[in-house]
Parts: sequence; C-alpha cells; structure tokens
Amino acid sequence: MNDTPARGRPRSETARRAVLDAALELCQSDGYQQLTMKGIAETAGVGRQTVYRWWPAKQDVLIDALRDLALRKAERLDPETGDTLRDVRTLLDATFTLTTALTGNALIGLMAEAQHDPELSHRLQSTVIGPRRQALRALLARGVAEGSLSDGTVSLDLAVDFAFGTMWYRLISRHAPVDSRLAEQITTALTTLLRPGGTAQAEPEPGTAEAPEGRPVGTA
Amino acid sequence: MNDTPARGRPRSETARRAVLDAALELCQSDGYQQLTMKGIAETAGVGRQTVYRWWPAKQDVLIDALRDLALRKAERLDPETGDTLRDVRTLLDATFTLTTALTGNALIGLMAEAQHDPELSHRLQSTVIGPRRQALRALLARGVAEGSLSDGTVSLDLAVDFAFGTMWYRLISRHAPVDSRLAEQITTALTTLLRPGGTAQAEPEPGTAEAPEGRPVGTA
Amino acid sequence: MNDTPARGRPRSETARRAVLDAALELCQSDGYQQLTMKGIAETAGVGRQTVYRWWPAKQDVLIDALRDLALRKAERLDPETGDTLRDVRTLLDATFTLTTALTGNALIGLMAEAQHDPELSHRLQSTVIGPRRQALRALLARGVAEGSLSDGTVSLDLAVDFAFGTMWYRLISRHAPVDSRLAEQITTALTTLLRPGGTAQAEPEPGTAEAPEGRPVGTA
Amino acid sequence: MNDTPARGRPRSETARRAVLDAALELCQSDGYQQLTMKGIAETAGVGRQTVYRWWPAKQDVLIDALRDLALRKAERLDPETGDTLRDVRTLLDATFTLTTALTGNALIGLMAEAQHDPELSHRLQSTVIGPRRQALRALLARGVAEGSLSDGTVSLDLAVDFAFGTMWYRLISRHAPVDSRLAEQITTALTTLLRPGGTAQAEPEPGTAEAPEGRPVGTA
DNA sequence: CCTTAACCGAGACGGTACGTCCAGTCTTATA
DNA sequence: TATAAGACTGGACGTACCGTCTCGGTTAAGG
Repeated sequence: MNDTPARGRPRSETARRAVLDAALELCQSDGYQQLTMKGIAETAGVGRQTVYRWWPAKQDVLIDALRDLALRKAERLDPETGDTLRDVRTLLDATFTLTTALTGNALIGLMAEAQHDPELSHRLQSTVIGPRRQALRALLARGVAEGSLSDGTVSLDLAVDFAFGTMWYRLISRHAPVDSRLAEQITTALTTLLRPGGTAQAEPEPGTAEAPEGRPVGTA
Repeated sequence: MNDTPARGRPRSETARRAVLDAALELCQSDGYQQLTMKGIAETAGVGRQTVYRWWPAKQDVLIDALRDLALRKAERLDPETGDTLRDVRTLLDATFTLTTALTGNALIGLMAEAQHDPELSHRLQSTVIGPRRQALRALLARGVAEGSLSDGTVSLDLAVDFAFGTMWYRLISRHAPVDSRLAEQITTALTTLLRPGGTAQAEPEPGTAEAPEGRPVGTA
Repeated sequence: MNDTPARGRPRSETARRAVLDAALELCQSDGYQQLTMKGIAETAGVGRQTVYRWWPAKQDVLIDALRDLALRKAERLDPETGDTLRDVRTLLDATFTLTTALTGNALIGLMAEAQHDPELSHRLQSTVIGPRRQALRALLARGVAEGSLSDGTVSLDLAVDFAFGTMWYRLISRHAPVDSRLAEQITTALTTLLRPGGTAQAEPEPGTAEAPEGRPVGTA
Repeated sequence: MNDTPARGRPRSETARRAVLDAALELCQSDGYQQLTMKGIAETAGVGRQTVYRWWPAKQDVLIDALRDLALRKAERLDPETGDTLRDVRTLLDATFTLTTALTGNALIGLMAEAQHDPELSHRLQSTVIGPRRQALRALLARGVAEGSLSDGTVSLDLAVDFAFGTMWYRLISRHAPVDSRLAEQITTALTTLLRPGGTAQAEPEPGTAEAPEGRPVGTA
C-alpha cells in the first residue's frame, strides 16, 4: 500500500494529535471565525509549517479532527436493537449529544464556509452529514419494511429532514435546547407522521446528492 | 420625535443604500467569510470610515441590510386568507423564496458567527428568526382555535421547528432544494402531524392509540 | 483699498485670534508634527471650515501667528542706542528670548517643512529670517562705518551666520542653552572677529538671496 | 558574542539594505514630512511588517540609515594630518559635503521631530551630532596644545558652535550655500577668533552636555 | 425694518497612512 | 526527511486626520 520506502524522520504522531486537539478545542471555545492556523500551531506547540504541511487550511484540520473523533468514539450508527423506535431515539440522542458537546461550533462554521466551497461541501456530505442521514433513513425504512411505519403521507427523506433539521435549527438559532427530550419528542412525532394507514400519495422523492444506498422502499 | 436639532451635514442616504446593497451582493456572490468591510466600502464607492461610522462590523451591515430588505419587500407575514393551510403554505413559500434567492448566505454566516456572540444571537432572534417563527406559530394556533388543527401529539413549537428546521438543514447541507414543492410537502406533513383527533397526551411516550383516517390533503 | 463693499457678516476677530493662539500653543506644547488642523480648530473652539477658509494649511496658520506675535510685541529690531556692541547684544538677546520662549518649535518645524517647499521657504525668509539677518547686519555695518568694527578677515555675512547659526544649532541640538549669556559671548566673539586691524584677505562675499542693502565696504 | 543559537530564518540583509536605502532616498527626494513607513516599504519592495519588525518608526529607520551610511563611508573624523588648520578645514569640508548631498533633509526633519522627543534627541546627539562636535573640538584643542591656537577670547565650544551652527543655519534657511568655500572661510575665521595673543579673559565655559574628554590642555 | 450675503458651529463625506494581526511561503539549525 | 523557530510578502483590520461638502443658525451692512 505505502510504496514509498519511508526514509528520513517519520511524521510525529504527537504533533498530529496536538494539532487536531488544539483545533477542536479552540473552535469550540472561541468560535470558527476566530480559529486561525497560527493559533492552532501555537496552542499545539508546533511549528506553523508543520500544520500547513499536512493540512492546507483550517477546514481540513477540523474535518480531520471530526473524523478522528468519530473513529475514537467508535460510535455506533446502527444500534442493533430490534425495536425500530428505540433505535431511532438512540441514534438521535447520540447525535444530539455529540453535536452539542463537541462539534457544534465547528460544524456550523464549516457549513457556513461550505456555502461557497463545493469541494468542502461535498466532503462534509460524505463524511459528516451523509452517513447520519443514511443511518436514520435506513432505520425508518426498516420500520416500513416491518410494517410498523409507513411512508404514506410524507416521504422518509422529509422525515429525516424533520429530525436533523430541527437539530440544526436549534443549534444555530438557540431558541430551544437540543437534548434527550427533543430526541424523544421527535421520535414521537415521526411515529405520528409515518403511522401506517395514512393514505399514500406516492411522490417519488428526488434522489439526494450522494444517493444513499437505502432502497426507496416501494410506496405500495 | 427627533429632538436633536440635526446639526452638521446630514447623513447621505445614497451612501447608506450603496453600502447595504454592496454588502448583500458581495455576501451572496462571494460568501460571508470572504466579505470584508474594505470590500463593502470599495464596492459601494464609499470611504471606509463611512462604513465604520454607522456599522461597527460586517455583521451589523448585514443585519441592517436584511432588515432594510424586509421593509422594502413589505413582506406580509400574515397572509390574511381564511384558509389556514393555504396561509401556512404561502408563508413557507415566501420564506423559502426570500432565503434562497437573497439572504441564505448572509444568514448562515451570521448564524455561524452568532455561536460565540450572544448579543448578535439575540439580535438575529429578534429581527430575523423570531418574527417568522411567531408568524407561523400564530397561524397554526389559529388553526387549532378553529378546530382544523390540533396540538395533540406534538407541540406547535416542534411543528414550527420541523418546518423551518428543514429549510435550514437543506440550506446548509444542500442535499435537497428549498422550493415551493418543499413548502407544499411540509404543509401536508404538518396537517398530518396536527390532525385533530390525535390523542392529546402531550409529551410522554407515544401510545399505540389508533388514529382515525386522516384527510390526505391531496396535492395532486 | 478694500473695494468690495463688505456685505454680509464680517469676519470674526474672536475666531481669528483663537485660531492663531491655539496654533502657537499646541505647536509649542505638542510639537510641529503633532499639530493638526483638526486639533487647532477644536482647541480654538472653532469650526474646521473656518480654519480652512482663511488658512490653507497649518504652515499658514503658524506663519500668520508668528507675524501677529511680532506685531503685538512691537519688537524693536533697531535698538537705537549709539553703542553698536550694546545694540548687537540687545538684538541677540531679544531674539534668543523670543525664540526660546515662544516660537522655537514652530520655527524649526516650519523650516523642516520648507526644505521641500520653496514657496514656504521664501515666505519664511521674507517674514521671519530675513528681517532679523538684515537688522543685525545693518548694526554691524554701522559699526564698520563708525570704525569700531572692520570686515577685514571675515565678511559681515559670515559674522551674522555665526551669531544666528549658533542659536539655531543650539535650538535644534540642545547641547547648550540659548540665553543672555550666549548673547554676550557672541557679541564678544564678533568683536574679536571684526576687530579693526585684522588682516584683510578680501574675498568678495557672494550676495545673499535677499541682498541686504549693506555696502560690502571695500577691503582696502 | 552572539550567544543566541540563531534559530529560525535569519534576517534578510537584502531587505535591510533596501529599506535603509529607500528611506534615505525618499527623504531626500520628497522631504521628511512626506516620508511614510508605507512608502518606504513599497519603494524597498518589502512587506510593511518587515519594516515595523525592525524599526518602530520612520525616525528609527532614518537614524539607522545615517549610521549605516557613516559606517560605509568609513569616514575619517580624524584627518591625522599634522597641520591643524588643514585638518579643521578637511573635517568641515567632509561634513558639509555629506550633509548637503545626502543627509540634510533627513537630519533637519529628525531634529524638528526631536524637539518633543527627548529620547530621539539623545540618540541624535550620541550618534550624529556629538561625534562631529567632539572631533572638531579635539582638533581645536590640539591646536591650542600646539600653541597655534588659543582659547582666550572665546571658548572652543563656542568656536565649534560657530562652525557647525553656520552650516545648520544655511541648511535650513538656504540663504547661502554650504560648500568648500564656506569651510575655508570658517577655518579662516576660527583662526582669527582663536589667534594666540588674544586677551584671555577666561570665562569658565559651562560644561557641555557631552563633556568632551578633556581639559583643553594648558593654554600656553 | 428687513433682506441678504457671508459668516459660524457641527459633522458627514471620500481618501490615505497608521500600526497590528494573520495568511501562506521560505529558510535556517536541529533531531 | 520532519520538526520548531521565525523572517518573509501580502492584505484586512479598525483608527485618525486630511481637505471638501453640506446643513441650520447667526450677524451686520444696505436697501
């Protein structure tokens, strides 16, 4: 895999961790806008060039830090319980906790920056936003398949939008908390929304950009 | 009203408009992060000090521009039709159109910045976010009062979060468009969610209550 | 003389005096470089335009202030005593006192500015520097005419340069005071320098710019 | 000597020279007042921060430039000829040439600025004004020691003031040139002034600020 | 008496230099 | 070869003053 014979001084893992930690910490404490490459380097106790060598911009540091965090948390996006509603609620709760505690600032800042940076936008989609969307959608689709849910009145995609949209809306607007109670309320609402027996109107939902693998589940 | 006798040269309305227009335009074309006070001044053909004299930071320029835009649009937050559902859909549609076309970038950037600026957060709440929230909530409350809606299963606040949350989520994530069709779908979903006859037990665990046949509100 | 019929509000003498006083005071207290038109106007309690209306630049305010000061002092450049040496000493003393107490800063600043402003240079020559030069030179020439002095070894112009040059040198370099004692020492030195009987070497002094009326007096 | 191990990128000698050259050149061509840090940086083709990093203000750039110039010229302040008068004239001539050609504007501007900046005043004394004063005074003292001169009527310090004062006076007032001819005339005048046999009435000269090393040796 | 024109204060206007900070790049010595 | 250090060019920051311009209000001479 790594075909280069790896000569010279190897990359310092210490420096790598220090940079990622410093970036997340500074972003959460001072905000995305105030985060600077210089600040990251100084907080990490690392030369500036060392940061630039491995990450072209602060966006990249943050994305790497988020990915690293996810790996370390080894977070389960698939709760594996048989109970669909319980799984939905667990997923939402985990998402809310993580976002509220650690990554909210970074994510919102990155999102704002991504408005005019399609490449960044795509990277966020594929690493942060997309997987969670797909995980929730897959859960709901499982419920539909089991018959406990139905995508009659509203599509599953819109239901997912409701769940995560509420989270984002509250994160940025701060008019209400994002906590376990919200997870519960949303789960309840989704149940109502996707209650079997609702008349299907079967509008084929337009495919999302990253085309989740989830089968659209026949609207029959 | 204006008790100060207005001494000295009066403020130039031309310069004011040029600055606000330039700010919105630049923000929409280049993004919030790339927006600079210098750039605003130069695009507006105005001295830098003139911008700083009236607005301490780019946030303030943008907020003023948004407020000015709202005033100019003389946009109706209260559609005044008797039909509650129609009014909801109209409000959502108008909101989506405005946000998509003109103010999306600015708003997201401002929101990102507000994460560490409580004062800015409050100002956004009171001028941009709050009024729209309250307008939609009032419409829904009217529906409840009329009996066409019911806040049984989910609170009206959560319903509002669903509507605008979806908008924000799609604005920042860009996984799906924010258009009239979305307004329609959300309206339909809200109808389902707030269907009269839903067991009003508020927040506790959703029971297995049977729901009567909801009207499909066919959009076709 | 004043052919315009002088209609409208007449110029405020109060404002004029306030501006000139403020200029001199600020220049002496804060230095020439720190003197600003804005500061002059504010200290004088006068509108900025009122300053600009009558004086194009701070140089002009200062020159006017210096001229005004000279007029008010009604200072005698010609002491009228029969004793030439006494007159020389009196003139130097008066000059030193005035320059040290009030006008030193302004003069040096103006001089520095005049290095690249020939028009200013000429105005300073004709209003401030020149008259004093000529006054001293005339005194010395009178001494020569009376026989108490002789311009044999050194020209009168160089003698004048010695006297005022020392003053300027000490003003800017501050290595020694400019006081009555210096006036006395210089007078003594000039006596030595222009002592009758000194061997003439008769170098025809090149005329100075303002060509004082003083006869070069043949060195015969 | 340099005990710090010299970490990081070393200072660019190229940039240093470019800044000093640009400063002197601009000052001579446009005048001290018009000299700006920005202009220096741009003319030198150097970042603005690079100028500020090493010199806090334009004064410091100029003083450094003057010192650098003196070092490069490796100018002899002590001509080493046995003939005192010749040495005096040589020193004056060199001083006049240097000041007229290169440093006049800068020096006058610095002097004007030093009127309200004691620290700058002191620095100018110790680097520019003082050494020349002491060099000339030492020459004259040597002449006195040899018996070719006498500090009877006027003190050596006043004689030095005459020589350099005349230079300054003409530099700022521009009523006459500062050239070799002036050096010659001043030398002649000093000879007259310090002619042995002049009645020594011995006014105990007040010690000057910089207190030249020595007693002028017995006035034989 | 009553225009009326020039004066006056205040202060906004477009510009420009200030001195600071950070972005990214580079060049050194060291590991 | 990676690293910490730090100097490099470049550019936005927010401030201060420049010189110009418009206001409302004042003040005396001339009709």
